[in-house]
Amino acid sequence: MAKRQYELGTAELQILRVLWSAGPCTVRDVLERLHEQGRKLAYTTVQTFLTRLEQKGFVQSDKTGLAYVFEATLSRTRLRKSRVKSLVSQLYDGAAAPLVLQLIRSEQFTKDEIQKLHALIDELDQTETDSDS
Amino acid sequence: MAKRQYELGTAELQILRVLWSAGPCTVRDVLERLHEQGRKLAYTTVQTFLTRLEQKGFVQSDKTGLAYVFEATLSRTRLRKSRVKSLVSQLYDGAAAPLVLQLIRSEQFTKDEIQKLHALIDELDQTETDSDS
DNA sequence: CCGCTTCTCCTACAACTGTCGGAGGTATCC
DNA sequence: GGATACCTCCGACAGTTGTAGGAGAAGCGG
Repeated sequence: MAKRQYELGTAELQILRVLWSAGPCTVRDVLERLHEQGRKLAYTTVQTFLTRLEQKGFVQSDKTGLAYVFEATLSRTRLRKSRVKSLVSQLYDGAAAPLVLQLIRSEQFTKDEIQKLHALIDELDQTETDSDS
Repeated sequence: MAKRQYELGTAELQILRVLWSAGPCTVRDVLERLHEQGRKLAYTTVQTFLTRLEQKGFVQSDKTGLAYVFEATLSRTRLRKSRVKSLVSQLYDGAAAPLVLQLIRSEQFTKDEIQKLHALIDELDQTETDSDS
């Protein structure tokens, strides 16, 4: 009885990312994308990852033509949420605000992004004030 | 030639977190903290983690009294930065703004936090406008 | 001094992850 | 129809992580 909870390794995540950006892929498609990115892996390595991802329930496959076509079932949005949640709980004591502050302080944003942020914050401010009175 | 880059497992991170919150600790200190948190581990398990963390360079130990005292050398701030960086690069294509937006949209903040955010954004807005003109 | 508690050191082991090779099927191209 | 090119399936292996037990040193209460 050691580990039981399936996680995503970084290499597996890289495969998933290909599926997100390229849509349904065969093993070879994924392999080629990875090669384009400078990531050299053997064909069977990619195949292993895809199989394991399927076992973990993060992708699904269909054999319509000659080869299996794999597609992500775990969406990037879902993974984002889950990763952010565990980041916040593990390193920020569950409080998201310090993370937001850190991000804003340390990252460069474009004017557009700042605009959006501004709008959002104003909105927050508004609702908060409302609900408070 | 498989993996080479040392990472922090979640269990190891939990140990580190104890060190951050409690300061320098012996194996037993850590064990007790974990027990208080409802985390049941054997004494030697904790010891193994501490040893491994030391090998990875994330903690250091001194034997001043009877037992070794372990102290984190990796700060929470540093780890936060590194984790956030890899989160952003792996799941947000390197752009922090969408993460900020996501956080703001999905999290509840206190008035104080909103205040701070507001101030910060205003500041950003300012500098951005300045440097732009 | 003797046993009990506590520490350290070493070893172990199962599950998970990264990485691949070989065996064997099928389609394809002269 | 045999060589060529792919594809799938299965097994393998080393390194990492989670978890712990046993052997042996060292201090403490009686």
